[in-house]
Amino acid sequence: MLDIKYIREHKKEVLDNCKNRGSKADIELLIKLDAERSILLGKIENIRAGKNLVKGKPSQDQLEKLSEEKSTESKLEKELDRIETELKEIWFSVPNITHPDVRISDDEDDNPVLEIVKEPLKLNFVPKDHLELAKLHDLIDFDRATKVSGSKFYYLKNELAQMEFALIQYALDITIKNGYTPLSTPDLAKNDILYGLGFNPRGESTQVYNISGTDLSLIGTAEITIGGYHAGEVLEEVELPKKYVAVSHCFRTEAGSYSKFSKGIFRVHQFTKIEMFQYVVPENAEKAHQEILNIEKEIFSGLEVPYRVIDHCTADLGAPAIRTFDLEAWMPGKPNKDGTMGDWGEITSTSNCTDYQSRALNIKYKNISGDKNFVYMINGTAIAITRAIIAIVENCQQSDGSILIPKVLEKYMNKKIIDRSSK
RNA sequence: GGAGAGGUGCUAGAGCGGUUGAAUAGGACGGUCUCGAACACCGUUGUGGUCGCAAGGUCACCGUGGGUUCAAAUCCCACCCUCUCCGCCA
Repeated sequence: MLDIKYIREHKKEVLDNCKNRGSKADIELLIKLDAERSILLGKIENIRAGKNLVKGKPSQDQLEKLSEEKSTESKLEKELDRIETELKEIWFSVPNITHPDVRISDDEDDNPVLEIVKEPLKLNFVPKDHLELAKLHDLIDFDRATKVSGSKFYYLKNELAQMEFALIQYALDITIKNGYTPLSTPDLAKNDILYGLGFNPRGESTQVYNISGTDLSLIGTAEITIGGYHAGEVLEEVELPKKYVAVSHCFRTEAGSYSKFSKGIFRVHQFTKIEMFQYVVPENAEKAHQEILNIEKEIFSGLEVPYRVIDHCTADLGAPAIRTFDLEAWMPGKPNKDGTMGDWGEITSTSNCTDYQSRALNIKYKNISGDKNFVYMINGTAIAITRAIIAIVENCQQSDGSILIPKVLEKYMNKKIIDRSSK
């Protein structure tokens, strides 16, 4: 959430920002409600102050007066409650301000390409997509997953089942080397934590699975559990930055997102992800964001996958982020919108969320002189297993249909090639 | 899952309807003493909101959320968490 004081004092900026981001948050109403709330609160506090003046047992006269005041007070309190509920709903939906370097666009696909780190390979054969390759080598079982769990679930099998753990190890090795503390987190979290991080577990178009009869939801990303890790705490400035890398399962309802552009394991209800996260002082946020991006690049350069870096435009930016960079891998088997085969597909995403989440979760840091401020929070994908697997198998396939295992994974898998087709 | 105990400030720990934002002890900070330190002694020390240029005023907060009452840390209800024992299990 944004600072309400900031919204009050920078109405024009906030309005413009909402417009740029395609947010429908009703700022005018928000400000009106906020003013009403403040007046009402003043009235209630006055009544309370009056009541507090009476010490000890009141006389009969006072009793009558007090009881009268009580009924006014409770009436006002009810009104306040109503206003605050409405206020909060809008307040939580106001997006973070936007980094000045972000492209302003109302087209979700209008994301500037910052660099193409590795160009797509020129293949002298027609590449197969990951579904065909998986079938050829018995690497993914969709039919039985559908039987057991429903559509958009999958079993990874044989080398791909191994590759999941190889990728986890590989990502952990690199992030730990870079100073990140490894965590294996819960896969469920309280809805309050989800709200705090800017996810709405209840909304109509929610991407989140709720556990009925509880106030828990399955996490869509370990960002939830790492971001919630220090909720309500005051961190010492000298301890910052705090860097974590977490392994978790991620669950997404993916409501209404069937399409030929997301076939196979590109968009699924459950996948494993290794997520990086930093708690930093404000002045180091951009540096930390860049650092996470660099680690993502280190990871995917090692995996020998062609990829590029894009910078989200305003229309594509999530509410908590002021800026987001994605790595997009070249996926030779992914259909392109122009009808040809091969397209870029998102494999990682890193966001600078400043104090948008820490304000809601009440995470502060204290400097040496004792001043407290909200920490800035930066998140980024190390590896999302399913997406990484698509990029690897589709790019590492050979003309004979075999798949070369990236060198960096060989030691974790004890093999160099996937080739079950001839057997 | 069952039975019992309990959740109070940085910590330990009192309070169990009104003058308690909270005794007391410890810690931390400042001071006296000392060549310096320890000891001893004196003092200060929660968070958030709001009004105010400021001094200061004011409201809220004793696990969370409701309720009773003129008044709740104190009474009632629900939930959460911790500990001990039993059960069950990876």
